[in-house]
Amino acid sequence: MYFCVYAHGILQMYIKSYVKQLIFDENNNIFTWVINFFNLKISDIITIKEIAALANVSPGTVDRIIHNRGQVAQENVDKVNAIIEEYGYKRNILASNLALNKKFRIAVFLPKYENLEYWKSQISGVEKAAAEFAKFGIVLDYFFYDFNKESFQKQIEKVIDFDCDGLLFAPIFYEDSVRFLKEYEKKNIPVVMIDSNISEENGHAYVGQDAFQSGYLAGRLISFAVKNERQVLIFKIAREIESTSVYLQRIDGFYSYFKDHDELTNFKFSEITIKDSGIDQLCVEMFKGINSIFVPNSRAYIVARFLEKNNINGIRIIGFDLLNENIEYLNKGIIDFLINQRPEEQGYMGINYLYKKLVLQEETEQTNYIPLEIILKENYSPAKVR
Amino acid sequence: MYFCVYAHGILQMYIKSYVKQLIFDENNNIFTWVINFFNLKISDIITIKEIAALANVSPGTVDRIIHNRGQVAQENVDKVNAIIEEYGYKRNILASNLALNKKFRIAVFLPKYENLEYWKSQISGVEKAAAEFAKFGIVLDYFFYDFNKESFQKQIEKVIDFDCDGLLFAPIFYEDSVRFLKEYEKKNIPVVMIDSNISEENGHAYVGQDAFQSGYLAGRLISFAVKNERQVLIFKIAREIESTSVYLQRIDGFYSYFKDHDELTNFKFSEITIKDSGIDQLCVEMFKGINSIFVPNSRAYIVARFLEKNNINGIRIIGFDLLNENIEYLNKGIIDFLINQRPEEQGYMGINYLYKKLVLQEETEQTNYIPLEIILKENYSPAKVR
DNA sequence: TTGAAAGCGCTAACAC
DNA sequence: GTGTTAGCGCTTTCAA
Repeated sequence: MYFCVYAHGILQMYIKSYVKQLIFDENNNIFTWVINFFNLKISDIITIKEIAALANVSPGTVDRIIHNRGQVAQENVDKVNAIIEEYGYKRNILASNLALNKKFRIAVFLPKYENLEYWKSQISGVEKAAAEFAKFGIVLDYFFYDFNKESFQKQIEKVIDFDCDGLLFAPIFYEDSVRFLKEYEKKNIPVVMIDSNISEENGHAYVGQDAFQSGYLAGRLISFAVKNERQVLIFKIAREIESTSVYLQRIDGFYSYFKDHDELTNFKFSEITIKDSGIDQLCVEMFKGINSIFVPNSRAYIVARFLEKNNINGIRIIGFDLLNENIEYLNKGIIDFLINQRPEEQGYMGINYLYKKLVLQEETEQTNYIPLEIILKENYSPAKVR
Repeated sequence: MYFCVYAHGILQMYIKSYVKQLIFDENNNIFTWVINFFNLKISDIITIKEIAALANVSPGTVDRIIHNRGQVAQENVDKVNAIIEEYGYKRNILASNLALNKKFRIAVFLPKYENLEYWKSQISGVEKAAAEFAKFGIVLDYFFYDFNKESFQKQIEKVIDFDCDGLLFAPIFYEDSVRFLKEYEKKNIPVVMIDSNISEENGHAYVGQDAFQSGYLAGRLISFAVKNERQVLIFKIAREIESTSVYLQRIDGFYSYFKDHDELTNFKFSEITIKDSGIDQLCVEMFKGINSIFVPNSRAYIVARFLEKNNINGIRIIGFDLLNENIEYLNKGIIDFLINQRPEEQGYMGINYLYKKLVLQEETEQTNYIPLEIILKENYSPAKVR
């Protein structure tokens, strides 16, 4: 509790001894009167003007010191820093941003969201945050790419050329993303990645799930409360060009669960991979003898639809993401579990991170793991963004 | 996009036609120069001063109209409101709060958290929010009560006498809480309830779970993937004086799940109730023939501990809340599921609601249902507050 | 190297 | 009823 007094000597001591009452008793008592009369000030934090008064310099000098603008006598630097330290000065961000009267531009570099429910959700989280933080000067500029490398590479140019204060970025294509980030680091601008991470040690922030762990959890859900022999199928339905590593990490985690639990000897595994474009390759034989299916991306509904059409029952399916079609089969009881990645929250938290960094200039957690949310029919409710 | 111009005629038209370039090209081009020379202003939102100029009144008058302070000619009210409407005026909350230079006091009225892990988490969420919003003038005053009616009633007096701008409140004791809220409504101050809700129609905000639905989900988890006969035990370990209805709602939801699924004919139910103080009443006979146990509050660990000590295996347990002791038995595989209420998030969101209401004067969702989070050993990670 | 002062947009006290 | 003005705390320009 900081008590700033312009009064001196006995009056100062007198007032100081009553600070507690003054704080807890806001009625117009004698002390409040004294405060007002002498134009004293009770506040949690000291202001630049007060620091200036205490250090016998002008507010301008204090400001120069705070912002390391130089051109100040070392003597004053030390004096002011000591006061800042002692009184625990905190800059008033309301006043600061008001005076700065500045817009903070954020480049949002994501896949085009039309027809991609998951990315639509990400964007709605981003937009929610944009609306909320617009009053603090946050402005967004979007750079969308089609879900292929060529489009991605083309947009990279534009993003690099664009002048801004922060970047929100989904590194879908691994190698290109690594190169892009390397290049982008020259700008020395805060970057936050969503959906998938590039590496832990590049100093950039990440909002999203731990892909390995989500696969691990899927393993547990598949194994859950089953005593008899199980034939498990890992069903990969991938895009034409798929460089993203997320689903590989999930499969990795999935197998690891069974490796870690060698008491689960009754599980046998097989894998099938088909291209997104070749859904008609599905056939009944694929599911002969299968008890459980793990779909390591959002396309569980494709498997579910096929099983439904062909009247194949009793297979446990687990997948990712609350796409409408996935929910449909969850509600029908054909898909058993979905792991939700909370895309709206990811988008929101990504922008929120940059807001904290740019506007509040706060230090924030670098990695924000979105919880692995297990969704069943009974705990599904349509996503809300905060 | 609003473009405020003090210039007129041909110059105005000229500038207007170039607004787009001005926005996207921040280099010092001729148009920027024009803007500066005539002291024009490009901004998303009009200011009070500008409104005043457009309406031929003073800023003071505009302010009076915006705040409904009265004492303004109807003619001006209409004129100004029309301009506000047309240009989509939004008050600058940075400037507003800076000028107000006001503290927003929030009374936090919760159970004493010592020895109550769940409430400790709630408080840490509250404190997280307090730290974050302090810079906007949010100040908290705590009113804690012991977990009994007498203490609760005594604190009610203090809370009612306390002058503040908002209230965060956990209505543990139903009847007293209803009476208290009725009384408190006279103050006409925003109130947010956490943990448990009083009623949907009192206009107060709520942050917490849907207790009924959480029981319903527990039903599903108990029933999951089990074909054979099941004997289900609902184990209630209650406090000496327990007026809270949350666990009753959960039991309600639990039974409802089985009512809604009459195909589940192989489930039989029984109930046991013991007082918190009489844990030594537990005996092996209670668990004869039992396959599954539902503990509708945070005390699953008590059952788990007993089963472990007495070497009773193969019983599925489901409970609530990530207390350390619950987690211990979750990790040991004795507790199968825990439903997490995310207490930190509740505390945080409660304060966040009041911040939005008081500081930002934003309309916010009245009810914020915390997701029913299913926790297994594999997706447990220690709680983080945002 | 430093101080003075204007201004960010809004509020509220005061004068007319 | 209405306009004027002095802040709120910080930034930044300009002059010294």
